[in-house]
Amino acid sequence: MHEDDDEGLLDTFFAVSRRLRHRTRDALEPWELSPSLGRALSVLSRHGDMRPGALAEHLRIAPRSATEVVDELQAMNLAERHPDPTDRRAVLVTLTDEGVRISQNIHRARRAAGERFFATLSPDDRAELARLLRRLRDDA
Amino acid sequence: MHEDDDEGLLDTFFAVSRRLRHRTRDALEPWELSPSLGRALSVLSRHGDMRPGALAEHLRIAPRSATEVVDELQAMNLAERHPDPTDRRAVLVTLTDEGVRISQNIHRARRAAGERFFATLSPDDRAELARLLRRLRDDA
DNA sequence: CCCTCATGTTGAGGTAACCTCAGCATGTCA
DNA sequence: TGACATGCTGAGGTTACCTCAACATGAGGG
Repeated sequence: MHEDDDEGLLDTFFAVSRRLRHRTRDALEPWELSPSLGRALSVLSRHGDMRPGALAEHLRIAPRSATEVVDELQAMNLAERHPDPTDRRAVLVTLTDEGVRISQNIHRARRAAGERFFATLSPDDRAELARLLRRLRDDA
Repeated sequence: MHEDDDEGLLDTFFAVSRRLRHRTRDALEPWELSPSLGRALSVLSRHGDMRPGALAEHLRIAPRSATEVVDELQAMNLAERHPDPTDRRAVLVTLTDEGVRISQNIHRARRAAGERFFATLSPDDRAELARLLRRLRDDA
């Protein structure tokens, strides 16, 4: 039963994870952004202007793939490329005003979706869940 | 602070989820199977022989995509196609002996990875986590 | 100052895992 | 016996990645 519990835990965790992913995906649907662009936008908004290479690190993708992400953001007028004043090989990716605006809206929608999802639990249960998850996240 | 907690919960959850996904992916690496084939193998092993269409439903992919999954399993000698005796339009996908053997091994490895991951928590904490996750999974 | 090597970005081309649409064979039922 | 439904698959497309190599620029040693 010990093993059964752990296996159940694994599957239950993934089931919850899938539900949550669907909810937050729905949250950014109004802006017709793919999840991958949503993530990029959020990184840029949280960390400010950066080079494609740095964006790639944050997104954990190859540098070459960041080029494509930036291309798309640029095509949607959400970001721009500027020469990096400190290194003429490099490029700085900056959000446009529209990019900033949309990424704030997405942030809010995502937070709201999260709140709605976890609202099932009492405040105490949420605190407990947060504690357990932090342990699982931070442990070696 | 209320909202901050919920947002933190969301992000923490995804962070844990990513870690767990990596662990279980590593668990099926020894067999050089893609995650998608691993899932298919597991469905076939849990539910027995089925038509490609039914497999597609279980995997939540389009019927056409199940054809490809079955093609690959067949190419690796893990599954076979047989005519369905009850409907000559249909095909039954069955695991080969090797398919059964490998899917059992994967099941064990996955369970072990799950146990290792959640072993960070005390038995009480694991029970508590299971309770909270079930609520999140089952709630409307 | 130049030469070599490292770094940052991007073009070219590839892959995995999906998808839709159309076609064919077969089943069901009025 | 049509008329329509169902099951599978060929053809071809998409997304989000990848590697490899080219090209420009930077930085340090002789």
